[in-house]
Amino acid sequence: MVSTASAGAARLAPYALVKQFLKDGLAAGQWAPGALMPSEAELVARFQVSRMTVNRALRELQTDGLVQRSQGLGTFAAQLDKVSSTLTIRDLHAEIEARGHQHHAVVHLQRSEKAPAALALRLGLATGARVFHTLIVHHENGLPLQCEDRYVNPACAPGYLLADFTRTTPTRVLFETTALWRAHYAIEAAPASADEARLLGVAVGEACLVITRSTHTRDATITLARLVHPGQRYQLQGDFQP
Amino acid sequence: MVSTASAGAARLAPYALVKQFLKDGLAAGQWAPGALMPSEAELVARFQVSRMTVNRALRELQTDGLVQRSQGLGTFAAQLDKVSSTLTIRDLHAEIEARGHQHHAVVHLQRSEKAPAALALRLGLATGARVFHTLIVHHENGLPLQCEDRYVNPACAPGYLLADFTRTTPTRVLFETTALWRAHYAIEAAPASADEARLLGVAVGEACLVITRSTHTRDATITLARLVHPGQRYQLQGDFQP
DNA sequence: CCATCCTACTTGTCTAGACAAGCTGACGCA
DNA sequence: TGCGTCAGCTTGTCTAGACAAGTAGGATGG
Repeated sequence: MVSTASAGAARLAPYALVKQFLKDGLAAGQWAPGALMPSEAELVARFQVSRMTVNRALRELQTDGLVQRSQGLGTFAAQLDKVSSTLTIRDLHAEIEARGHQHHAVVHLQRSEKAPAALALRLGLATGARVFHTLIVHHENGLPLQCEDRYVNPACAPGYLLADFTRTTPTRVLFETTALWRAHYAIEAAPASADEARLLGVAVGEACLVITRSTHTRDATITLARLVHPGQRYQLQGDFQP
Repeated sequence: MVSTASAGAARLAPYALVKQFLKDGLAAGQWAPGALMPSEAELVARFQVSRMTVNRALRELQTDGLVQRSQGLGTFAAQLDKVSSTLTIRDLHAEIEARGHQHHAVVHLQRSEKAPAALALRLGLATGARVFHTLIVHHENGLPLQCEDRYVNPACAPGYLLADFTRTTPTRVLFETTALWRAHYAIEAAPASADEARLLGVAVGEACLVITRSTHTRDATITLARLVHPGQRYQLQGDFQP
């Protein structure tokens, strides 16, 4: 690495230096949204580095959503009126263990069923085809935190029903078997149904955070999952930091 | 651009070609999570391109979260047991208009108040300092969709109270005044309070999706917002596609 | 007046080589 | 046996130059 000889602190690599300079300027409002920013050539002259170095800084700012670039025109400060952030929906088991808490799962259902029409359609199977169905409640330190109702396409994970879900998790089993290609999720609030309330130990109708997730391979739907969390016990959090 | 002479389709740039090759391999399960992937030198030899080109492909796969790299060790297929996706929390006004629907806002409160201790602390102000407070209900095609309860640091947006929030939105006003530096959000489900229920036209205690968001400049907190949505009327959705 | 060409500027990408720095395992020495 | 050294792998980064391609505006010709 180039030794930007500096006394005490964290010597940044040249590309990171350029990036920081631009980020600082943007944070200070030096370039209003939509305004033309310095060209690569200008930055090359100012920082005395090669164009590839400046290009990398700008390209990364672009993927961060902080600037927009277009060939022939230039680099422009982006509109930041939308706050976007990477939301990671992790395996609950891993999340609980990362917090240093104890996780245990209670398996209420683990069997093969005949798929009704609507479900078969969503899984891309024929009506009446067999699907795997699990219903598992995950606890954190003994407190029910998530009710996981999941349907699995047998073609994608033939051995799914053989797993011991008190020791591993459906997500993990599925990822070992099948390569993920595409996923979709929706987050909403819904009242707890009678069954969900019983499993989670809350009142019927209590506000719950519901995540519906479907994952697909290139061609087929692997699984549909409905994850229900008692409202006040679970939060999705995120940060946004340019 | 290098003209990868190809008959019909979308000639990919060499770096994109390498990237696609690796992505396809990952999707096909050719490298299990944690497995060692080809080194830069191997890919250079296989694709007959320079190392910078291969390096760019790998670096982008890393920022996409598909591989993990470490100096001295190599490149490894990432654990994809966490589905992550960029969640964009947009201005509701823009979101509604993007759907081609009609938006209108009802302003229930727009004034300066003395901040109680807890609020002042969260905004980084002295207890009893004045803060701006707005309470606005946003409607989509006449149906209440969001109750926006917002406190603003006067130092960051002195003219905030002068805006006409039936014609613009708080987010827009704030972004024009102040450069964003950092934001934090939390998503949870909560029952509607009596006030919220009245404003949103739902029953008290009905499940609502609540987004709590705070945005900051480098030094100060700009605003705290609590966005309450009637549960079944509003969803956050996202996609994940490597 | 209008269409066309040309030029200057912009970003997009690739190359071949270089040095730095982290990790691992083999080798030699006490 | 135990320990330090070093070679050989890996990624991380920078350079100087090159060509391609998109855009805008001015000059030119009809």
